[in-house]
Amino acid sequence: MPELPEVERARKLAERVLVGKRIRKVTTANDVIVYQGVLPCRFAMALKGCRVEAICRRGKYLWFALDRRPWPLFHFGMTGSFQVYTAIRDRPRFFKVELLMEDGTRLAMPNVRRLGRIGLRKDPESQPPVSKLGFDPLLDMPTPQMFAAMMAKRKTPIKALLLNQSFAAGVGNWIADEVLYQAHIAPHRRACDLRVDEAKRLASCLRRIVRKAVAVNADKERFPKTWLFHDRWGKNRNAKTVHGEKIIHETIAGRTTAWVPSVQR
DNA sequence: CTCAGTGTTCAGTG
DNA sequence: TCACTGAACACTGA
Repeated sequence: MPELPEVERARKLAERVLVGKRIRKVTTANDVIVYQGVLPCRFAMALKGCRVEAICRRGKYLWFALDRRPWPLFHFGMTGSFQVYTAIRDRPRFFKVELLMEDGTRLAMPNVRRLGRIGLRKDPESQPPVSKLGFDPLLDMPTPQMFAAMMAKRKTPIKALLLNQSFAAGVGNWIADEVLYQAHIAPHRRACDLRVDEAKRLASCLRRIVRKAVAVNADKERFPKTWLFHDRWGKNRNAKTVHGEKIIHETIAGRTTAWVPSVQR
């Protein structure tokens, strides 16, 4: 579930069902991997009885502003999400936490592969890991000129830089590939080797793609038909094409990268 | 049975 | 110290 648009969708869901209400009960799974630096029972104690005032997001991190500190901080890893329901029998498998609100609404975070993280912070925004994040393309997007200046200082492949959360918070594998495809830039090129016009084009593609994905609430069916996204995976990978151009798959920056050599230079 | 995957961290290197 | 790389983490489904 988890790149910026999917996390923003979860933020809006939580905002709709939690804000203005008190947490009546907290149920936790006994998972020492997902709970970081806090025992599940301590986490539950911190939240119980609090009123939720706001749901905040930066990059792929989410946290709740409560009427008492510390506040809960969430990261979905590769498989986390928020789910809302009222009947306890609808509680998802592999849930790590479930909040029961005073009006009977329940919100749970399931996390099958346990790469997600749940913690407590006095002030999440000013403490790691949130404080170490780079710009968020939805909240903080630098101007194309500033973006080009940032590129000029980095020697790493552009794909690796886009995935670096201390550079661009919230960008994950599919967004990075989509942005490079639409900007016509090959993923292995070093960031500092991009021309200024290329760097500016990359900035505007990043901004546009993230805003569009958020505008359709991260619903893949509603992504524009022209996006690489729809063709990048699939069973017969080797035979995949976009608009008749061949897609290839290779490992760059430790991640499988789908790109189109005839379009990206 | 093997391996990749919408991710992050950290040890090791230069 | 900084920038960067690659392995480790966990576990399901193809």
